[in-house]
Amino acid sequence: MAAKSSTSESKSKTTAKPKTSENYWLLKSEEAVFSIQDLAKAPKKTTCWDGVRNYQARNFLRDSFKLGDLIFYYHSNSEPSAIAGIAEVVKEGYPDHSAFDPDDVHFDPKSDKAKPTWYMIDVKHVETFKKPLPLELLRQIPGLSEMALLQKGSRLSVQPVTAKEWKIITELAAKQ
DNA sequence: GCCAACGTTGGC
DNA sequence: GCCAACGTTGGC
Repeated sequence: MAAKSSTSESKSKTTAKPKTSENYWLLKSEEAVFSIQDLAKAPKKTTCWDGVRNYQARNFLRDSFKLGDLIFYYHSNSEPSAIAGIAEVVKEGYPDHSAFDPDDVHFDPKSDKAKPTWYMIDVKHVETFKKPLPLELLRQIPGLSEMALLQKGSRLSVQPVTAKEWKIITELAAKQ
């Protein structure tokens, strides 16, 4: 995904929610646009993930991201492109207001406030890896050959990650 | 509903 | 900056 702009609106509630299942995800952001360092510096270390304008990604954000789900924060279009750390879901899918703002780069005149086309979530910084894990490194790990991020032509900015992939990558990050 | 044209993503 | 891969749009 590309341009993040605004900061969070979420009221952080610290009530522990029972977790039925924990999902894992990967979100892409261009390092130059909104990096994991930017997220760590944001108020409450939280931002709303606005600007996603792809239906498949929208469906994930609206329907499948659950409180407490963990997210790999991926720097796309970067030197090098890499998984830079971890964030978590602190607010589940809600309408993306940037679609209603004519001055926003992500304005979408076709999105109706009564029936919004686009959704976003709030994410909070959890951890910045000491060393980011570049694509080139990830490609060398046999257990990751099926990972969505590594598939040819994969452009989706919101991707599910399997528990197995999550384990491999977090262990790799711990070793760095 | 097909598909060409166009726009975007993102690795290299 | 190039360009392959993909998504969207709109004419028919």
